[in-house]
Amino acid sequence: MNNFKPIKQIKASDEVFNQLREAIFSGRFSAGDKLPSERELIEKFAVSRTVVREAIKSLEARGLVVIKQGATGGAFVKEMTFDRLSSDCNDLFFLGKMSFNEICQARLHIEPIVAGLAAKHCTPEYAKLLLEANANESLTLEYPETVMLRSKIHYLLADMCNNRFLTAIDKSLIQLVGSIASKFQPDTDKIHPPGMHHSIIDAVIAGDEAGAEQAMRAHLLDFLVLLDGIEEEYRHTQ
Amino acid sequence: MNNFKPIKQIKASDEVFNQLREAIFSGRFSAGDKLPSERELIEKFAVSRTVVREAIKSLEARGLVVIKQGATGGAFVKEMTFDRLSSDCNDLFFLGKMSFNEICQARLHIEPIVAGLAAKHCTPEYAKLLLEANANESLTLEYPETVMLRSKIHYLLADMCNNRFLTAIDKSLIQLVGSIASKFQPDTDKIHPPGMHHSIIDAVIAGDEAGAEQAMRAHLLDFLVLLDGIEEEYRHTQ
DNA sequence: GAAACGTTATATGTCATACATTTAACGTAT
DNA sequence: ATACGTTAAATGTATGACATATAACGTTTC
Repeated sequence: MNNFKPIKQIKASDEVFNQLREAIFSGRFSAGDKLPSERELIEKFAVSRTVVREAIKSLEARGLVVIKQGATGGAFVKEMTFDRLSSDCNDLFFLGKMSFNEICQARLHIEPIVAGLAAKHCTPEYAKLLLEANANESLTLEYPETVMLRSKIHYLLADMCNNRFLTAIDKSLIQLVGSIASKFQPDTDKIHPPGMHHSIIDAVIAGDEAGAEQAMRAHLLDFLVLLDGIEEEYRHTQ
Repeated sequence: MNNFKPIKQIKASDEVFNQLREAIFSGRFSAGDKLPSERELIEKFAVSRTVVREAIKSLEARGLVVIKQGATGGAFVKEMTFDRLSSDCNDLFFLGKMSFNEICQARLHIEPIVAGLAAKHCTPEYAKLLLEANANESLTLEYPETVMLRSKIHYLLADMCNNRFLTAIDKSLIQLVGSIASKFQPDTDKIHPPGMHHSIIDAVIAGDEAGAEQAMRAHLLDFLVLLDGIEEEYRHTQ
């Protein structure tokens, strides 16, 4: 007699949300497509406008659609990017769920792998971009431009690793360290003098997987050690 | 004369959303706390109930609060977990932004590192849990219980690595492979016979970092090779 | 003809009100 | 003390009205 399952009183707005979400996931609506207008959804789901609107709002908050007003407006399926992962990582850090140290350690483990993969997949085009970025590092600008220039190489390598998941989390980590550095604003030339990336780039362009890994690890140890203690200072000053 | 900035017509509901979000991030409301009721928020923000509700709905969709109905109901600040990253990874996969192969490759690179760290930080308590989980693997149940049992060890190791970021992404990957396997439902005893984890566990408990890395890498190569081709079949059958 | 301007149509955004539903807590009768 | 009904406080849904944003179309004006 105890086999009865609880009757889950699912909220109408959640049900609409789920159905729309599934429709998107199934490919019935793909990036750029417009979902039916509120009026149409009201008819098809036979619910009130309140319900439809809350469902669409949820889709928007989840990053699945963007809502545009006006005559040609509506809810358009968003091109899903990996930015969400980055923004979530930001949230987690600022909610104190990750320490700066953990982020640095994670970079220390992941980025050498990425550098190795980048060496494996290096093309002449990427080699050119790497050399360009390296040349630009000597410029010293204001925050946050400096941070951007100095981390450009890291972003490039992330793009080169040929694995979108690794690209995404690596970029998240780089961006997070960068944004913290921007707030803290240490003397960039001290903690990250230009030219630190030479050996990495050489190995990557040469296609030397192990060498790239090694060089990246050494670089991060240099760099991150210098940043040690930055978190406490940051958490104090904010 | 061209210095005028565009006047961004921010939507009221977004504004409320942002203020509540900031309040949570700043710690004014922490996990478990109840946000003011709709009635109170209406007064404080001087907006309609529609606006307040849509803002709260967005918070819920973003995973920042859970909404409970009833007399003692309301919007309660959620303990921010790393589940968000997992759910994002799910979205990305199902939207075709990541291939199964990429996920497997990422696991192949990350999990050995995690195993190594687990070996470094292994405690007697964790050792006990590992042995228990290992003993339970021989049971064969239905999907998705079997998958849960067979991946238990992996989850444990993820918890042991002492780096919440790595824990999170590792679990995301494990969970993703698991959920895909659950849909595809191959013969578990074939692709993942019990006992595959012995050498890993031995190395971890012995505190042998390099050995654990090595063993995990070998295990994943065995396991993931067997899963090769699963994605195409999956993408066909659904 | 084309640029400027007003009009219109079609979306979404907001407000207000009423009622439904869920849920805990309290009181009361058995 | 248990069972039951009542009440109160919250969220959930429905509906109608109006506000606003935006593109497209027409119309005037030069």
